[in-house]
Amino acid sequence: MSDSTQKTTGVRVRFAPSPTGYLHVGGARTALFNWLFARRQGGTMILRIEDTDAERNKPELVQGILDGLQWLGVNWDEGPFYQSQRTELYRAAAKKCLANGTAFLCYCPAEKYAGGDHAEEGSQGSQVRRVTRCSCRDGKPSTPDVKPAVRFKVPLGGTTKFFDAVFGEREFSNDEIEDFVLLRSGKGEEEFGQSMYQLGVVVDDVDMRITHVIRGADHISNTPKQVLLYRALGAEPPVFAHVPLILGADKSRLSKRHGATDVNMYRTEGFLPEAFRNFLALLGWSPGGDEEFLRTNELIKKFSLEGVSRTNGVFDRPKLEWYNTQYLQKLPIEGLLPEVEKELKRSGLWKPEWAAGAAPGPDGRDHAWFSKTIDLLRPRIRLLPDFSSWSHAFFSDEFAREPAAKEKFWKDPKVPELLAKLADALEALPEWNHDACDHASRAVAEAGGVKAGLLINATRVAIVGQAVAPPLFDTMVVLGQQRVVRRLRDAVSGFGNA
RNA sequence: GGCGCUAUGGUGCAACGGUUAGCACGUAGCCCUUUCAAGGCUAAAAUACGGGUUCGAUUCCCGUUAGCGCUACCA
Repeated sequence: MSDSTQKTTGVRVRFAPSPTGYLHVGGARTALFNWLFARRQGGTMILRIEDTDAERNKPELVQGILDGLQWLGVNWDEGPFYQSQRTELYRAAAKKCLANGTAFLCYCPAEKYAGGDHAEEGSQGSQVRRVTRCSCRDGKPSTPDVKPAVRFKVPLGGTTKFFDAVFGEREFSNDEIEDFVLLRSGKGEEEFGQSMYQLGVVVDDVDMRITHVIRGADHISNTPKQVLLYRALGAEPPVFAHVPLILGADKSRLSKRHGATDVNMYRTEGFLPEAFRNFLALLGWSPGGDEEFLRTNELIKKFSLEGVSRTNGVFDRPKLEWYNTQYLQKLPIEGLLPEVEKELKRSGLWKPEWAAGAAPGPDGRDHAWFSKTIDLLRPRIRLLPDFSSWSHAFFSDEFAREPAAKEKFWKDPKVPELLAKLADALEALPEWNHDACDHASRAVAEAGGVKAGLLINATRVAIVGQAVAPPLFDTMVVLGQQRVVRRLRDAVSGFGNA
């Protein structure tokens, strides 16, 4: 799998999630940046699943991550590769380090280092100094009943440097780097166990010929360890690009308590993937100018690592919602229709005759009608499911009239009579269009001695059941003469019963 | 505790030594109006603090503070 075909440029990037949870928005943004960079550079995007921790891994979560990426529109050219299936590669690399003296066998019990002080520091600050040098590093007689782990022998003194495309040249003192574990100790008959994160990433990034490692800034402290490993394996480190973290409203790391962090929740909520993508791309990256509404092709065209910010950013949901309404309004209608179709199918309101090229239904509604109706509705929609709920009366004759709407616009005692007269007037119209409806309605209002607005608002409640809807006469046109008249009469008869 | 990173309105970004510190979201008001959105206009709102360097600092350097990250046989 190491000699797959090259694309137009040698740029190769990867997104490497761990299936210990769903696709987090932070991970999604990292994936998006990698993807934008690859597409911009004409490079190759690789997907790798980092599942070396059998304890925490949940294989069933992989599909959710893949689904999330697919919804986001982030596709990959190679993979997914699974680290759990590449164990031999890591063991071979660890043995190579053992052989060339850059690693050693550690017989320390796992508990000696585990648990640490990172969980709870305590208010007093327990001055626990981490052990960075293992006593096994200069060799130790093997203990028959203890299986060793393999640790990296971090150089004593000196510094390790690397280049970061967003943070610049970085240098770390080797004395601050612990003798990290490469391979877990073996269980049962195994000589060695699974690879640890540091070894797996480096071996795979070398093997997959990754040229740019674009990942979260939480890995910046891991980078010198990995650079050391590259050298130990005789490989050249790639360019690193650490992207800032995404925070919640209180500036702490984004987590469940801040609301939805699972990308798939935004899909089910009904956000448009392109809007979500636009929003995410501009969180921690800027093309330099003031433009904010950037379609995906523009994002690709403008993307560069130089524009990536070094500051952590807050996930601002209101702005995401703003993006969604912008896309709902500005997208060419053909781009929106498939999303609405999916939504109506989900809610059971969809009718096959509304599909492109299908024959009109018994009520004359066809694809052109569907398109026109969606176009009318969309300025007022916030999320896709609103097409099923808020717009219910446009797609189904079974709709309810909201009590609050009636309360607001049916208070005038003249309403029943006006609506009845309007039904008659509209039924008599030889032509059914915006202006005809307009004139007829205003004439009825004038004859009844009321302001047009009163009748218009009352009529809206009668024909769609809500106080809020698109402009009335456009609504009438889209609903059709028969339906409007029928709904008006139905409303009038309702008054009789009340 | 140690090491590292960061610091422009409430939020996301611009200004990469010289601007009345710009744009957008959000907020408030006005206009438009047939409801509600959208749209247009206006307003309030920021360079964390203290030292340098410089003719001149948001911008460069140092310190303080704050936030975040790493400090696992997690990734």
